[in-house]
Amino acid sequence: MDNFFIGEYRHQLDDKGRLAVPAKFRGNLKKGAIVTKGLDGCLFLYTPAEWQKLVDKLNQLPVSSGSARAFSRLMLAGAMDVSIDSQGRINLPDYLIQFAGMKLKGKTVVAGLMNRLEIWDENAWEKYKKKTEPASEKLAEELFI
Amino acid sequence: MDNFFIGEYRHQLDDKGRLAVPAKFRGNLKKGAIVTKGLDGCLFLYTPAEWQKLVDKLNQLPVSSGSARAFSRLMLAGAMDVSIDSQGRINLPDYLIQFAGMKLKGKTVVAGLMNRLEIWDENAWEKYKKKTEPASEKLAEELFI
DNA sequence: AGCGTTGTGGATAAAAGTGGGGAAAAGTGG
DNA sequence: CCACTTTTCCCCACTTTTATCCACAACGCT
Repeated sequence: MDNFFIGEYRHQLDDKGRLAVPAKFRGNLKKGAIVTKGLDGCLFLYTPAEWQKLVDKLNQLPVSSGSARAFSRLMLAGAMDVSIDSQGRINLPDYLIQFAGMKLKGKTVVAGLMNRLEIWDENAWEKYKKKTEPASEKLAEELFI
Repeated sequence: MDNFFIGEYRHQLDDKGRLAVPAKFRGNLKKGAIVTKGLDGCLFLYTPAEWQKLVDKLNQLPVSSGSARAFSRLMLAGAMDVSIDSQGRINLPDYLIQFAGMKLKGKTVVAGLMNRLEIWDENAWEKYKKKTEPASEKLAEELFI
């Protein structure tokens, strides 16, 4: 019942596009969730409250500019609100499955990053880790952690 | 039902110019809707209330400005009010179908962008995304701080 | 070991999307 | 003004997709 998400979980996407949400996180998502296109090829999942914060930021962008429209289309049209079924799963639409390079019946990684969950294709996740983890010491220095 | 639109849906325009509205959005459109020529080659669809807001803005533009007149003509003369039939479809007039480069019996994309829906020819949508998504992701990095 | 929880798969019922026919309305020409 | 053609609208029927429910295997805990 914590107020934030941490940890890494591995689950399988079934042939109907359903994905089990780790049981630990379900308490925070009873009111549903919003999944959208994330960065580095993964999906972001937010609670309704966190999503609203993001939308507020979007609304501050100038509507007249072409790049702002493009960005809104990525974030808003890319989003989908999902609900958790009686077995604790969410149903991902095809276009998000494709965006994240996931496959039906394929393995996925669900990762908690405090105010959001990330959903990755397992291969993409491993690849990303391999690429970035060796450099983590250097990254830490840059970020003054 | 929520009073905003998000998500991406694919539907087919039939040979009578009819287009299914995603079921999720119908609740907000029981009082009808206004479809008009949009930007970047798509159509905009508004609820009556949102349309009124837009008209108010357009009325505040100076009549003396040529570009303001041109934009008003695009949005106002291009507009058509539509209603949802018992099967949840709207009927698009020919001139809007042509404007958006759609074909009868062709695939279309309906995208939710909070206060409006956008209607795209599928090919045009894919092309647009391909062109703009990389740049949009850079913008996203700045916003996700 | 027994029990409850979690993750996964599948069957069945309900809803959504699509296509088409016919009545009503609108448009056209004598 | 009337007859005819064309278009639009409304309703019904079919197919596909989605949602809901149920079953079971794997796991961990006491």
